[in-house]
Amino acid sequence: MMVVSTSLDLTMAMPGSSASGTPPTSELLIFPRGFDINEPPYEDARAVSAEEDEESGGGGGPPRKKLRLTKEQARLLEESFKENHTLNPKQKEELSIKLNLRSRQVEVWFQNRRARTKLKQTEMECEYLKRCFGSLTEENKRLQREVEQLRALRAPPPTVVSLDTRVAFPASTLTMCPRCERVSSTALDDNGFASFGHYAINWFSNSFLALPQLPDLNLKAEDAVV
DNA sequence: CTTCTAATCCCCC
DNA sequence: GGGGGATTAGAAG
Repeated sequence: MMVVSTSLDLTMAMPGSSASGTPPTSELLIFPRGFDINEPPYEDARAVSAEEDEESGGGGGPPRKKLRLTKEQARLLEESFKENHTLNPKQKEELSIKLNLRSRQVEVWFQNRRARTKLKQTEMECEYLKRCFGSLTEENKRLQREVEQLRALRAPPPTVVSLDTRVAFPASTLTMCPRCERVSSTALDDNGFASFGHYAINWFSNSFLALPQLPDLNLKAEDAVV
């Protein structure tokens, strides 16, 4: 059935659509709800759907108005989409003729298909990143516990003994020579002391010296040697 | 001007 | 309520 149609590119906007698309009341009275003036210039895709879709029954009465594409149309569109996610104008035209749809419908179908594919991918990516975050958080906790355990092995902390006063105090307070204000090279003397000349660092245990440098995942300001 | 994306509407199941 | 066809605005080329 050929539909007598003008090629007016007008749309019967639905009530409640975006501001610019809200139609005057008269239009609502003239056209039934669901009417789209952008019908194909050839056969109505919806009528075609009703004819081709065997599930629609094909009984008596007027064919039910249907927005859905037919299974065959959807299948061919999917097939085409698999090959290419975008269409050039020629492909679009060919496909629209093949499917008996307006090229605009084909175009819109591809646009929506791309958008929804991307949405799905984004959702999957989001789930994946959530799982990564969870496992990395666990790993971080585990490593922090490990760091704490290794730090505990350091106790008592290394001390520095003043050769002048013989007073011992924590090494962390003495990374710099208070007299000459130079950082120690930690060269050990005969007694196993790192010497500033007048100060010596007592590196209590060989096991401490053997400790590898640990990555400090949560280095705090107070941990930093000033 | 054409085509695309993003946002949104809204019919239909 | 969700899927999916359609519209709109605005960006990009």
